[in-house]
Amino acid sequence: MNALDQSFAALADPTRRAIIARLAEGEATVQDLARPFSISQPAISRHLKVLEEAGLIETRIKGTARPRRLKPDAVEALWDWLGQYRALWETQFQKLDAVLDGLSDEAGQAPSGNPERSTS
Amino acid sequence: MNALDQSFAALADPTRRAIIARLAEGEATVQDLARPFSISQPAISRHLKVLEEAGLIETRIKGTARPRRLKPDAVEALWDWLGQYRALWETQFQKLDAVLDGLSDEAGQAPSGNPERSTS
DNA sequence: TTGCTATATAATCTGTGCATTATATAATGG
DNA sequence: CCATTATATAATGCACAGATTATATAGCAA
Repeated sequence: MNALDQSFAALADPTRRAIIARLAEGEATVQDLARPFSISQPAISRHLKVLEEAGLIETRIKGTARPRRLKPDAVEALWDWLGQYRALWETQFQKLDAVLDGLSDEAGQAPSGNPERSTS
Repeated sequence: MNALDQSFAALADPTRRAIIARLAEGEATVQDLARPFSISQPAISRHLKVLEEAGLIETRIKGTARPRRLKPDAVEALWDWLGQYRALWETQFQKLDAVLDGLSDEAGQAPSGNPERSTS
């Protein structure tokens, strides 16, 4: 499981996204997190472990407590991956393909030797 | 399972991200996708179903083929969610918290070497 | 019709995720 | 040392993810 796998998988759980949202306001301990989520303490600890193994949060030690915080730069890889496709995702490339295919279907042939997509 | 759940979960699989990468170049059929990934055709169909149910891709019908393409605006919700926290994620808020706690801790005891370790 | 191609669906197996309760570990205070 | 607090880990059950093979459906073509 690579980093992107782990990051995306970690964020696929709504409880874990809620934990992220809470940590965006500042550090929180397991107790802090277990209370509002009405979920057992071991379950929270496990979610935190998943988030930490994904590199999204980090832990420090303060007495018996283990306050978690967002790990700087953790979201960059995700941001970059999405950003890489975001522009394409929104463009009309796909629609252009559809139009060309539609033309060649309905007209019986493609005009001037361009039957397939042109991506560049 | 809400939309973000499905989108993040869909992108947590490397095969599905590779499918997205391929579709960013243009439409592709199940055959087109099954070939380079050396994975069975039913497996590809299932991955495509997951991506489509997550709202990330869409299907059109062309004869017996069902070419898939990226669905416009599909990535916006993910982008927005990440963007919502991205700034905070990178800031020194967390470090400030740590420094303050560290000060109050160390005020009463001598730090022998490294008082705080991070778990892993 | 018959048959070929493209895709979807069913059945099945295996692994993993997420929850619980019970228990172990670690730091702190009396 | 002992008790308390904070957290982690173990054992377990259950549901779902992802792969395969086998089969069904749908369009096209001879």
